[in-house]
Order: sequence, then C-alpha cells, then structure tokens
Amino acid sequence: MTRTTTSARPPGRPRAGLNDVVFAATLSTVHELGYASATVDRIAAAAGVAKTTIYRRWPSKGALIVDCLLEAFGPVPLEGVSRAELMSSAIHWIAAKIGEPGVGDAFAGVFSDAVSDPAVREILSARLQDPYRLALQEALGEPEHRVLFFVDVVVGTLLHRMGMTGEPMVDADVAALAEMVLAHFADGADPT
Amino acid sequence: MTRTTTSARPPGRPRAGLNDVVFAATLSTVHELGYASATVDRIAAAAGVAKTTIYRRWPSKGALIVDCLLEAFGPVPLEGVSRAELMSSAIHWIAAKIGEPGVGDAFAGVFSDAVSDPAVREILSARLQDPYRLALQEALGEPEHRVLFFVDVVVGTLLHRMGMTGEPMVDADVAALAEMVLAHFADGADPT
DNA sequence: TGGTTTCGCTACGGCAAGTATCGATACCGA
DNA sequence: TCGGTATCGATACTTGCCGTAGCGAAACCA
Repeated sequence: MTRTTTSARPPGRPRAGLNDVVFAATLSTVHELGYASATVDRIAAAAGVAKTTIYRRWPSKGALIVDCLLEAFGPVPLEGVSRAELMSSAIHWIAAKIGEPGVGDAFAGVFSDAVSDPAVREILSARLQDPYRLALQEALGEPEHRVLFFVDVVVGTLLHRMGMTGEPMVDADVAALAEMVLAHFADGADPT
Repeated sequence: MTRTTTSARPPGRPRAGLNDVVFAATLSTVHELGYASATVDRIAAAAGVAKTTIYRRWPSKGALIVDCLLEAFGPVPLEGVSRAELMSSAIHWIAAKIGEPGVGDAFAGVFSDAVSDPAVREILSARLQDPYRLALQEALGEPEHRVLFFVDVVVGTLLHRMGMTGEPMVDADVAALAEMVLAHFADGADPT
C-alpha cells in the first residue's frame, strides 16, 4: 500500500489532449454538412486525427455524439427559487443549447439513430437523459413519470421543430412553450 | 380531341395491385425488425415482390415509408363542434395511430431520416404534414404558426416518448398532453 | 534500454441504398 | 394474329459508410 493502485498512472504512451479538438470538429462538421454527411472519416479529417484514433476512444459514432453533447450542454443551470423559475430557466436553457450551431443537428441526428438502434438508445438514455432527469426530479420535487413527461414535451417539441424545418425554434415560440408547460405543472401540485 | 389525353389509359402492361401488399409488408417488417433492420430487400421479400419493383414505384425508401404512413393514417377525423373537441379528438387520434404496430416505429424512423436528409424532409413536410396542417387550420380557424406550434408539441411529444422508450405513450399521459394543450389554446383565442 | 500504450496510415469486411440489364409477361391497337 | 409498350422478377453491380485489423513509429516510464 505504499501507493494506492487507483490513481496510479497507467503505463505506456499517454493520450494526447485531443477530445476537445474532436468535439469541436464534430459540431462544426455536423453544422456544415448535416448529420448524415458528417461521417467519422470527415470528422477525423476536420480534427486532424486518424479515424482509428476516434474509434480507440469511443466505441461507436453514437457514443461520440452523445459525449460531444454532454460536453456542449454541461450541467443544468438550476437557478431560481420557485418551481416556476426553475422550469422556465431549464426550458430556455435547453432551447438555447439546441439553437447553437451543430448542437441541434447532432441532437436530432443521434435521437434519430436511437429510434432504430437499441444500443444508441441505451447510451442516449443513460448518459444524457438520466442525469438531467434526476437533477430535475430532485430540484422540482416531482415524481419520475411527471419529469419524464416534462422532458418529452419540451425536448420533443424543440426537436420536432428542428427536424421539420431545419431551424431552431424562435424565442417567441419557446416562450409560448414555457408558458404552456408552466401552466400545466402549476395546478394541483405542491403537495404540502 | 375525340378523347381527352388525360385519363387515357397508358399503354403497356398495367401495374399489378401490389401497393397494399407492399404497405402491409412494410409495417409488419418495421414492427418485427425495427426501422433500421427493415431494409428494402427484406420488405420486398416479405411482400413477395422484387426489390426493383419497389424502386419502380417509389423513388426512395423515405417516399415508400411516407406513402405507407399516409395510407395508414387516412384523413383526420375532424369531428366535434367546439374547438376543444376538435383538438382533443385530433390528439387522441394521432396518438392511437402512432400506437398501432409498426406505425410509430416507421414514423419516428422516417422523421429521423428527415433530420439529415433534406429530400426526405421535403417529402415528409409536403406530403404528410401539410395536408393535415391545412385541414387543422381551416377547422380550427387558427393562423399557420399556431397550428405549426400545435403540431410540434403534439407530434414531437409522442415521437420523443416513442423514440426514447420504444413504446407508445400510455393513455393517461396522452390525456395529460391533451389537457395541457387545450388549456394553452383556450385562452385569449376565439377572435369574434 | 526495454516494456507498454497510443498514434497515423492503409487496407479490408460487411451491409444497405439505389442502378443496370435481361428475359419473360400482360395488355392494347391494328 | 402480330408488333409496341410497359411491368415484373432475378441477378449483378456501384457507391458510401461503419467498424476492424495490422503495421511501423512515437511517447512515456522504470
């Protein structure tokens, strides 16, 4: 026990700090060419990295995209005292993130893949949705199925607009969405 | 002009009545294998038809799926006297359709393809969404952007649930969705 | 200096969308 | 009865992308 096995540096050549470069290349490639044309080859080329290097770090394209989205989203800014403020800020936050160049396309694209690929669905659900869902559950004091409904409505609406028009939802409609959701979650709640 | 050129039977061997067979094979294949595994080859085999025959009738897989969905959906049942009844019936109708075996998977799958393929997006928007949007506009007396918002919320929510869980939304949540949407569209409307 | 791991490169296997070609078949008009 | 036209089935093919394998070179540590 002179030195704990954990946190011991692994032998061999250390990995270069390429993750951020690859993430940036992923978003810019998706933004410029669209999700379908953003092949792993092209992303690797845009990052100045070999394709095999990407597959050495991420097991699949879906995993890469999800990690890229996690990096792009960061933690939920759960600020606000009242439940209404918390919900409203969360809605405007996710809408703004989806509006960032490349993020909405990547999100909609990986969601599309998840529809027909259970492996991608598992990654998307466990690594991306669950953390935010749990944080919302705790912050809002809502049961799981209500938070899942909240996520379905908010994310589903934003992605449907993005998918059908190719453009993120405009602020006025995001405000309408927030208003509608807040009104729904205001009645009969607050089980004191 | 003894006989108008239109509605004149085209020369050559007439097409066999295979569309319904192909549609049924498409839905059952998507239902059993999932959207990604429902290749055109497999659909053709399930229908007892050559792949070339399918490509002679539909220009792409996306066009086939959209036509299949049009056939499966049929016209919107716009029954009900009040706006609330019209909206509620439309919501429950589309939710029930998406819950039918194969329909939800096919819908979510082709929507996914549309995200990154502008050609599929155009087909989906023009052939599937626009007719229903126009019918709703007229029936509800709402401006275009409000109906688009309505569609984004309803269809987006249902597809998000379908995509993330693989199962259609349960009735209780569909009822909550309808309640939420109706409350939002009730206030300040009815511009008499 | 040897051991271990990563990196870039090239090539390959697998799968699915969509195309091309050919013989056979069905309907029409003369 | 006989050409003209268009569809059907079968097979093979091209193209594009995901993911893997193998190789030499480089980086870090003991």
